[in-house]
Amino acid sequence: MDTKSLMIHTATALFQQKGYKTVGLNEILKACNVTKGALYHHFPNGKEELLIACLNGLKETITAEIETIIRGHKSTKEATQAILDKLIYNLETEGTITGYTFSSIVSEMATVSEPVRRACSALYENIQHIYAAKLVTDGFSSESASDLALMLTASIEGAMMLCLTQKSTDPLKTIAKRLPHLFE
Amino acid sequence: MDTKSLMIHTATALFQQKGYKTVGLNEILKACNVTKGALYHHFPNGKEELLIACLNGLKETITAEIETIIRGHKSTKEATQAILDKLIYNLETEGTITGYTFSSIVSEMATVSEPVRRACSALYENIQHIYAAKLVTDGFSSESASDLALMLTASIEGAMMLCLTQKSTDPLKTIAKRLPHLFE
DNA sequence: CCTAACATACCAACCGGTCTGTATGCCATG
DNA sequence: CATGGCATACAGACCGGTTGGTATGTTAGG
Repeated sequence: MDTKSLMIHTATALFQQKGYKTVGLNEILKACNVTKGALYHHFPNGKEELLIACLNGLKETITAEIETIIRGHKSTKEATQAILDKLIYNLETEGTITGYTFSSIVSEMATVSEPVRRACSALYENIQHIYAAKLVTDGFSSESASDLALMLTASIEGAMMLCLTQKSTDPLKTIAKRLPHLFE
Repeated sequence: MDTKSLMIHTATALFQQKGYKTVGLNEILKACNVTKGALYHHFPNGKEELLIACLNGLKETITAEIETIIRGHKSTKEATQAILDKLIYNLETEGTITGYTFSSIVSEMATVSEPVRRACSALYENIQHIYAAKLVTDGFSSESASDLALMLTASIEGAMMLCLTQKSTDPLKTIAKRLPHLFE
């Protein structure tokens, strides 16, 4: 992998796990064996530019993954279960957040940096758009489809946060039990 | 107000708005016109001890507020609407998070500090317990009551995060439209 | 030989935390 | 009732370490 992608890849993981401020440049640099010169060569505006690059990268990844899962199931209901299963699996094996969530970044940066806020917003919008599209093919009106899509993202993201505090995957499992009722 | 309470009060607001790492001790100190000596007199273990004091204070406040709202409405359905209304009102008037949410702290600290994680966990547990109790009086079984309580906290917390990224109260409003369906 | 891609030494600013100093109030004793 | 002693509640200078960021040097490929 080229240096730039390597940096984005490593930084993304660290940011998701520990948040933006908590992770120092030196920590990122050491983790991927790259020097400061290289970082500032590829990201002249430093740490925040790297973060935005991470968020954009995340957008590609998440969009792709969710889309393939969704395409592989006949209705949003089944697809949601599959997505939650994957989230739970990731959390149980890796022990940290790896997947479709980046709450740590949102909550500490949204009020502080406008460019970062916009990048996060675009990401969420994307996810909701995918859900909404599938819900429309399920037969929902476009209005209730986008409402439900928001409801989905919100509860998943919230459950993720509860999992973090409880050090358990139970919240996601509970959500998995209750979300299907939304589609009836 | 005495110095200690003043510090907790000020720090709570700052932590909720900007997160833990983002807010420096000097910023807090300046905001409430208190010196470092005073801080380390009341909180010998420094910043993290202050944060935990904030979370415990938040627990009292949130518990009390939610409980009075819940007591003032006949079912969980109505109470939830009232709570969301208040959340929306706060967000619109203050422009920042003030209320029942502390996602910023959770997501950046849960994986880093065990005492902080426990404090956050206790807080969420408390909230869910209040919801669940009301749901039981509504006629739900204790199992589905606690499931629904989790669902409530998760989706509200998630919607809050979406509000933050969108700089809008729409996500909370959408949630308000959809949550009632859960109770049927 | 020139430019992209680094490497490395360095920097000021800031961080959380500690240190010593001091004003003030209480309280027991002579 | 004055006084010494001691604890509480600060104030503010100071500290080492780390932060993000920069400036300059080196190297390899076209």
